[in-house]
Formats: sequence, C-alpha cells, structure tokens
Amino acid sequence: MSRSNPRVLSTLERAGGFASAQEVYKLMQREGEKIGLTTVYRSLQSLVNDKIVDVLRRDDGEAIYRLCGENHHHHLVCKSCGETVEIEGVAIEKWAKAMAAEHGFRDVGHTAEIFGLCSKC
Amino acid sequence: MSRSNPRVLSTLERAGGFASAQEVYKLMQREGEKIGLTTVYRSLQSLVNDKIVDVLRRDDGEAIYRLCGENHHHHLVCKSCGETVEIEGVAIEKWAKAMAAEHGFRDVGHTAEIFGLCSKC
DNA sequence: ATGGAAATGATAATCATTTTCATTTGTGGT
DNA sequence: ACCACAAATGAAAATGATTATCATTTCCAT
Repeated sequence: MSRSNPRVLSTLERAGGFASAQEVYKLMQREGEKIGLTTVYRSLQSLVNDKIVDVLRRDDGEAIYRLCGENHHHHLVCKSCGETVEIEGVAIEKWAKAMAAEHGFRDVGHTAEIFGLCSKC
Repeated sequence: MSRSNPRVLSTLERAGGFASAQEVYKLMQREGEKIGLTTVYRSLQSLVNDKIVDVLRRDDGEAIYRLCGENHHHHLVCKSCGETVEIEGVAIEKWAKAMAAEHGFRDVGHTAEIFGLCSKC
C-alpha cells in the first residue's frame, strides 16, 4: 500500500480544493513538479481512503476530487457552462441521518448534487 | 439526428428502468435481438434529449440510464455487502427545487445517495 | 555500506464511450 | 415498380480516463 504524495494534496488545495486527477497532473507539470500520472492517481486514491478528500463525478464521468471539510457542502452545477455554486445542505444532512437510522445503517455518508441550466445558459 | 430505437426503451423498461448502456446491449444480445452497440448508445442519448430517461453515474463512472417518472426515489447502499434500500426523498426534491430557484437555475435534476454499513455488516 | 520494503513512473492494458464511414433501410415522387 | 435521397444502422477504429505491470529508485534500519 502506498502513502499519498504530499505535493498532490498541496496542489489540489491550490486548485481550489476541487479538480480531476488529470487536472492535478497537468497543473503539477506546468508548475515544473516532476511527478508521474500514476502517482497522482495513487495519491488521490489514498487520500480518499483516508477520508481527506472525497470523490464525485463530472457529467462526462470524469472523477473529481474535493477536499473534505467540516463545512460539508454540495454543488449546484450548470450542465451547459459548468458554473458551480456551493450550497448549504443542512436539510440533506438531516435527511441522510434520519433515513440511515430508520433502516439501521451506521457510519453513513452521502452524495447529493443538483444540476441544471444556470440563468446565463 | 437519429430517433430512438423503440426496442432499446422497451429493454430498459424490462431491466427495471435502471441500467447502463452496456447492460442494455448485453441484455438485448442474450434475448436474441439484433442490434449494434452504437445504436444502443444513440438511442439512450436520444431518450435523454427527449427527457424520457435521465442519466446518472455509478461509482465507477459508468453512466446509468433511468426512466424518468413521478416515482423518483433514492438509494441507501451498504458499502460492505451492497444491500440497497429504496428510500423516499421528498425532502430532497424540495431542497433541490428551492436551491435551484434561489440561484436562478432551471430545468434541474439531482442525484442523492446515502451509503454506510447496514445492520448485518 | 547493505538488504529489504515502500514509492515511483513509464508503459501497456482495460473499458466505456464517441467518431467515422460505408452499407442498409425507409419513404416520397414519378 | 423504379429511382433518388435522407435517415438509421453497425462494424471498426479512435479517444480518453483509469488501472495494472513491473523494473527502477529512494528510504530506512541495521
């Protein structure tokens, strides 16, 4: 098992805490970091295992990695231009907890994304 | 532009209204239907455009197509054994609509899944 | 320095999806 | 029936993200 390369996490942070593996890789290349694509994938995977980042999917299926935080939020994404708005999801947190409890699930997490067309598109 | 092959929709329905393109294709093959993978993809895409089905993503990034309907539900999935429970998500529907309206988004859909450990695991 | 474990990265493999393009099918007009 | 033309089809190749392989390098503890 491999441990995460710290430069990967640092780059993800610098990218706004929200980027795909390919983007992190290209970003590091542009900044002159010497690192292989494989290591980027491995590091991100490891960060996911350690619950330091979590992963969700773009519309085209590409995985995007996002820093976890206490301030867990969700996204409202425009299908057309990709504009993303972070939104509060207190209602979701409650819903997830309630549903989990009702069905005897524990240690639960959740994903919730809203997608549509923004006012400009 | 191409129109959807009706057998594709029929197969998706028979699959429980929830399957990937590859699965629909294999299902049709097994049932002796003569159809190409390309046509399956094209038909599903067309059904999405016509808002007859919508598309979301599996954890591994594969696109899954689901019949649109009033009886829109969500899933509570066990990370360990895979057991899945369908749950009501009225709260989510309201939340999604409210958030979309607040930010000027229209034509919105959403995904929401809860995952954790079931009582047996 | 030395041996072994962990980390790295180039390359190849995998797999869903899309593109290309030649062929087939359907349709309307004559 | 025949012909022309558009739409539909599908085999095969291209694409692009992700994963697997595996030889090499780096890190430590002795």
